[in-house]
Parts: sequence; C-alpha cells; structure tokens
Amino acid sequence: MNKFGDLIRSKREEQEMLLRHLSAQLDMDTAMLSKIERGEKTVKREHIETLAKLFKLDCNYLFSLWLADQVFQLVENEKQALQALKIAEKELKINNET
Amino acid sequence: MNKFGDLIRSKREEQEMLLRHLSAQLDMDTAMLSKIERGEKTVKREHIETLAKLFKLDCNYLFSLWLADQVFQLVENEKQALQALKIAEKELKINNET
DNA sequence: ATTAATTTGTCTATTTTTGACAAACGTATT
DNA sequence: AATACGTTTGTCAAAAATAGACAAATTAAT
Repeated sequence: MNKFGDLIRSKREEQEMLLRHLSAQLDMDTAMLSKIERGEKTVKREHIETLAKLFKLDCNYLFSLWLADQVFQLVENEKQALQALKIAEKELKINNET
Repeated sequence: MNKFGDLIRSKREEQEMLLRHLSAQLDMDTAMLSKIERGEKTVKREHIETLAKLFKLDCNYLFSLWLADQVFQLVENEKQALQALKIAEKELKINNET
C-alpha cells in the first residue's frame, strides 16, 4: 500500500507536471521524488502541507494517508497484523476518552 | 500504552521472579529488562517465544501485543491517529482477501 | 544503616535511514 | 539508429536512530 505516493503521482500527472517541476518545489531531486511516489521512501512531514496546498488537498487527510502508509509498512507481512491494529485502536480510543 | 511490558512484569511478579532471574534467561542485564517492562525499550523478536514459553502464554497473542505497542507508539500524539489506523486496517483487509 | 531490587543516565557501537549523484532504462521523435 | 526526455535504479557516504553495557542513583525492605 502506498496511498500517499499514489495520490501525489496522480495529482501531479493530472496537472501534467514533471517530476522535475514538483521536485524543485520540494527541494529534492527527481530520483527522490520518484521513490516517494512509488512508496520506496517517505516524504518529510514538513512537505505534506506544501503538497496539500499545491494540489488543493485537505492537509489532515493527506497527513492521515501518510501516517497510514507507515502503519501499514510496520505490520504488513505479519500474521497478527490485524489483531495488533485492533489492540492499538482500542487503546487509542480509551486514551482519547480520558 | 505498554501492554507487552505490563504483561511480562505482571507474570514475572506473579512467579516472584526478580529482574535478574528473568534477565539472565533473556541474556540481558537487569537495566535493559527494566526498561523493556516499562516500555522504554522494545524486546527483540526472538525473545517473544522464550517469554511465551516461560510464562505459558500464547505466542501469537504475545506477539500481537508487541506489535500493537509499536503501532501505538507510531501514531500516539497524532490527531489523525485513529483515521490512519482505519485506513491501514481497511487496506490490510483488502490484501488479505485477494 | 545496610543490603537488595530496581531505575535512570551516560556513553559507545551498531544499525538504519537519508539523500546526492550517476548510470540505466524506457519511450518517443527525427 | 541516434538523440532527447522523463523516469527509475543503484551506490555510497553522511546523518540519525537504536541497542545495550556499565555505573550511579533511587527506592524499599530488614
């Protein structure tokens, strides 16, 4: 799963931007951006806002995709992945209430 | 949240073991085990099975606690934590089906 | 106060991640 | 086929994160 990168790529292509155009705005080289779009690397937190503004996306939503990708990476390939997520989620809810 | 460490500690105390007894079995010093039980450090994967056997716990369950703690650490303090978990979970389910 | 158990802090070694750069690849155009 | 352009891949050094040994401090018990 690479929802973040996929979205950025689709938005970029939608606007007919090249890697080099966007990478310049993010102050990185095209190779890096390419890797980010394909989920091989992760963009820095600070870049999320920039990207959201650029593509008129909801910043919180974009951030949640970014975070979800990282969670996914952590648990994918694990047999107990779903169970672990459920446990974490439950705990999170408890903490939010109190 | 530190479900893994809490469980180990409670099991250890239940059996009136000292840190030094358990730490010897895990081939680490007491300081390290102390940190693990309090969630300051994470135990190595290989240790999970040892611990499960020692305390007669379900290895898969213990592993899922261990993983959940790591997921939790990743998202705690994030406003979008729950949303991110939901997204990851959804994706996980899709992947499991196919 | 002494001893025992646990916790905390510090410091080095190891591992992991980052990102720049160059080279390779694919595709279209001439 | 050769060139040009966009993208991807590989490599490598620097930087950051983590691990874990050890010592010292803290807490608790006798």
